Amino acid sequence: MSRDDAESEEPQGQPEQLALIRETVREHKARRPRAKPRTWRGAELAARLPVARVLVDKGLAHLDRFFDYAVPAAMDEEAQPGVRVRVRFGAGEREGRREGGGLINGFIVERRADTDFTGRLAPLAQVLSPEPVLGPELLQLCRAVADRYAGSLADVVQLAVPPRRARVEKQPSARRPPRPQPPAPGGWTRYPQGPAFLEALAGKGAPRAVWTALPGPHGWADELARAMATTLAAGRGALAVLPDGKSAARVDAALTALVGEGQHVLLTADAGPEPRYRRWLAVSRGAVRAVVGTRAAMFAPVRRLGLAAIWEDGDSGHSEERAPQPHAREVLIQRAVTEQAAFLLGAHGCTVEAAQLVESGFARPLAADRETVRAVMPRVRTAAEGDEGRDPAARSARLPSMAWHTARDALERGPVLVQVPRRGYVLRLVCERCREPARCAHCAGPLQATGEGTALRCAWCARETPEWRCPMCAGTRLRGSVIGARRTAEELGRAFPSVPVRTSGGEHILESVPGRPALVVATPGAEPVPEGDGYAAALLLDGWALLGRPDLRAGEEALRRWMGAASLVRPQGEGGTVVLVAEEGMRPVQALVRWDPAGHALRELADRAELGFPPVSRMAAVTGPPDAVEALLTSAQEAGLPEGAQVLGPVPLPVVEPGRPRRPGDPPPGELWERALVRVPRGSGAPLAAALKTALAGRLARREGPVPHVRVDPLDIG
DNA sequence: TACGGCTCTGAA
DNA sequence: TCAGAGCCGTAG
Repeated sequence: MSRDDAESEEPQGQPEQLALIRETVREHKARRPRAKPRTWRGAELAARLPVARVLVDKGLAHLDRFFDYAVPAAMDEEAQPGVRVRVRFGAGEREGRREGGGLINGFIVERRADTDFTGRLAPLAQVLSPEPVLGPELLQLCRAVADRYAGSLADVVQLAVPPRRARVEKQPSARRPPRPQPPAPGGWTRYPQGPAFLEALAGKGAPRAVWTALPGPHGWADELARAMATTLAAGRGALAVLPDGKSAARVDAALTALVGEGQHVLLTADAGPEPRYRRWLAVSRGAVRAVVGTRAAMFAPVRRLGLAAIWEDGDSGHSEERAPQPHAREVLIQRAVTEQAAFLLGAHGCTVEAAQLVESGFARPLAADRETVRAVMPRVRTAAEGDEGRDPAARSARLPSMAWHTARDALERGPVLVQVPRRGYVLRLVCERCREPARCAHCAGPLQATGEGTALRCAWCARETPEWRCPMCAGTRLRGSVIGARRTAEELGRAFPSVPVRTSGGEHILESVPGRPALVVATPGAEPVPEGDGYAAALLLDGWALLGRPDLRAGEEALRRWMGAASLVRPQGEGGTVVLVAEEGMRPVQALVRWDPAGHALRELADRAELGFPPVSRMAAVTGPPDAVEALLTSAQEAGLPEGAQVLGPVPLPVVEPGRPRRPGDPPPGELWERALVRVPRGSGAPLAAALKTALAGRLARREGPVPHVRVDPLDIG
C-alpha cells in the first residue's frame, strides 16, 4: 500500500472532525512547550548574597565569561554554587524596555553581595536541581583545560558534567564504605622503585612516575589496581583512565578483587546514561572515592584525589573528539599538579611525551632492571620481508620461512598471534636507500608527492622541493609503496590446515581466546587477551605498513603496537617467541629486539628537539576556508603571538574520503579548506592558546563569516 | 537560545 | 498597502 492510499484511508463521513482534532493537537503542541516560566520581575530578592554569578551553557568564544543574575528570595536556599539553573539569555535592554531572550541552561558558580554590571539584573528563571554538580575544584579544572586548549569553559564543562537524569538525582547514594586495608605490593616488587612508589602513596605523598610495565598479559591491570587500592587505604581518592572499555573493565575487576564492591565505580560510555549518571553522582557526592574509566572519566570529581593514573597514553582513545579536544594525559597532569596528587603513567611502550615528563624532571622512571625484563620478555627475532626461502608451505602463506617455522613449532604448545596491517594506510616518502623520511629543508615538515612528475611539496608549509637529496646518505630516489594484497586468515589456514583460525579486528573484536593451540589473526590494537600464560608465539607481519605511515609518530606508534602484541606472549624461558617482519636496522625494530621502549622514546625526543617538533615545541592547527584561516592568523598576530612563534602554511587540506565520519576540524563535504600550523617554543603554550582564543572571540563577535577550527596539539601532523 | 526588529516578498 | 516569512543581532 502506498502512502497516498494510507492518507485517503480516513473513515468516511467524519473528515471534519478529524481535521478539527488534528488542528487542536497542532495548536496544543505549538503552545505547550512555550509555556513561559514565571517572570520574577519585581519579586522579592534574597536577603543575603542576592547576586548569582552564572556560567551559561554556550560554548561561544566571545561569550566565555560569567553573567550575573538576581536571586529571587524563593530560590535563595537552592541557588547554591554548582547547581544547574535556567536563565533568560539574549535580547538586551533597549530604551528602558527589556523583554524576550531565550531560556538557557547554566551553572551558578558563585553567590555574591554585588555585581559589577551596571544595568539591571535579570532574575534567575529556575533552579533545575539543588544538586551541586559543578564544584569549585571541577570548575577550576575546566577553566585550566579550556585555557590550555584555546577552548571555552562551557565546552569543557559539557565534557566534564554529564547530562542530568532527574530520576537518578532523587535517589540517595550509598554510604561510603570504610577504608580498605592496604594491599600487598604484588607485582610491584618486580620494579626496584615499585615498593617505594606504593609507600609514597600510602604516606599521602604525591610521587610522579612514568611506569614501563613489564610484558605479560595480566600483570599490569593488577598492579594498577594495587596502586589505586593503596591510595584508597591511605584515605585518599584514586582515578585511572584507560583507553577503552575493555581495559577499563579489567582494572575494575582487579580492583574489586582487592577492595571489594562499593569503593569504586566504572565510568565508561557503554554503561548507558542512567547508570552512568548514578555512578558519577556517587563520585560527586563523595560516596565513592575511586574511579576507573575511559577518557570522559578524566574529569570525574573524585574527592581528595591522591592518585591520577593513565594507562597506554599513546592510544588514540585518550584524545577527546569533542571541542576543545583535550587529551587525558594532559588533563591528568593538570589535576595531579593542582590537586597535589600522585601521577602514574603506565604502558608497555613509551611515548615521546612520557619520555619528556621524565627528561624535564616532572616524573621519575619506574622500570624493572634489565635482568628482570629479559626473564619475562619473549625471544624477539626479525625476518626480512620476502625471505620465504624454499619452503613451499611458507611460500604459500607468503610468510618468511623463519616465521613459518616459529609458528609451526609454537602451535604445538599454545595459541599463536598473527598481527596483520589494517587496510588504508597512506605511506610516507622515505629514502629508498636508507629509509630516512623525506623532509622539507625549510621547516622539516614531511614531503609529499604532488602526483605527476617529481615535484615534492611540504605538507606543512607548501614549499616545493624540486630536487630532493637524502641528507643522510645523499640518495636521490624515494620509496613510497602502496599496500598490496594482504596475507589473509585463509592463506594462513591453508598453511596450517589442522589448526583453528580465529580473527579479531574491525567490527569483530575478540576479547580473549583460550590457551589452546590456534592461529589468532588480529589487526593492531584488536589482539585478544590469551587465557592462561600467554601466546606461545606472535608473528608481527605489519612492520613496513606501520613504519611507513606519514605521521610523526609512525615509529613510536609501530613500536607501541608491537609491544602491545609481544606483551601477550610467554617469556622466552617458556618458549615464547616473537617474529617481527621488518628491516632489521630500523630504530623501532631495534627497540623491540632489545625491549627498550624508554630508550627509543628518548632518542625520538632528541630528534624532535632538533627538528622543533612537539612535544618539544607546542603546536596548534588552524583549519577552515582559506580567507577565514588567514584572517584568524592575522588577528592572532595582533592579539600577540608569543616570542618565537612560527606560522607554517597554510596548505590545502585533503578532502575527507566519503564514508569516514566527519570529525571536528574536517572540511564539510565539497568545501576546500586549508590548514596552517602555528609553532611556538616549549613553555609558550599558554600565550599561544590565549592569542588564538582572543582571535576566535573577535571573529565571532564581529561576525566576520566562517570561524576556523583551532586545535591545540593536533594529532595528525605529519 | 529565542526573542524583537528588520528586510524582503507577494498578493490584493 | 499590508501580512507573513525569514534572517540578524543580541546576551546580566
